[in-house]
Amino acid sequence: MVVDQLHEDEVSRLFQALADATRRDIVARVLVADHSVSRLAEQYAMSFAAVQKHVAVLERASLVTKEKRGREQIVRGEVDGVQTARRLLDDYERIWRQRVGRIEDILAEDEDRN
Amino acid sequence: MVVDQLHEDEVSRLFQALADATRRDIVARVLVADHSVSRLAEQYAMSFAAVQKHVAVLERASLVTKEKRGREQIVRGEVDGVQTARRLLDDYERIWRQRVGRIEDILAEDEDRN
DNA sequence: GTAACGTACAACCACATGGTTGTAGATCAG
DNA sequence: CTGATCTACAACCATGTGGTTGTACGTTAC
Repeated sequence: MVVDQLHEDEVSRLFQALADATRRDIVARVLVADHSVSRLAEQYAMSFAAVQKHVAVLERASLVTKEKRGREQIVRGEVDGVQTARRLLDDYERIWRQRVGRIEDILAEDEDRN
Repeated sequence: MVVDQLHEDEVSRLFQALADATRRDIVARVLVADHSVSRLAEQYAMSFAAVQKHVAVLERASLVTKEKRGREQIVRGEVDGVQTARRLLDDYERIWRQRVGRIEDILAEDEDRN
């Protein structure tokens, strides 16, 4: 199971990072194309420092990376982080399906008895 | 895109709910089989009230439902919430792949010129 | 009826989070 | 060199979060 391969804290940081609309929007933007932090900041009705903090949260969650280019800091989306989160949710769905499978087995056994 | 079909707040509540190791463990348990709140509380090194709060967070995020049975409250995992979150991440992956596709197109054009 | 059980909820606390402003250091343009 | 730009970071503030304890109330068992 994918879950076991990760430390719980990393997973928590991942979902925590995704639990904010502004940050999700940033992720969507930088997955499409790289943006400097100040370019990103132009998009939102909040201070540059606030956007800077959001980017930092995303970076700690491995959802984006930053790269210095001259005086700018270029933010790039990291699809690996997104995939990690998606696989975790796949695990939950698999757990659930196994349960449904067991229930159907039980029903099938009842069926046999009739 | 699935993202558009949901209010941002719901999505935030979803990921927020998943951003805690105890809550993720509760989700995993109740996806396998129903548990009463007090049964769940036995599993963790924290008070009953704390577990109760975690369940409430999961309920608001539509990741579990509660059903009264006598004096007990039975918690059941709701796979729909999990699937919603997974589909959102699928959207991000799709966005990213489109970008990669465009980059490859550009590289292909350069190739043509050589 | 009474005691134990399962739950709900309020009050409280420490700390994290999301925002602000302000200051300072690099880097680029002219 | 100077000024504008981009970033980093500290300090601060309001609010949210994750935990606690205490109290109250319906339900079950005896």
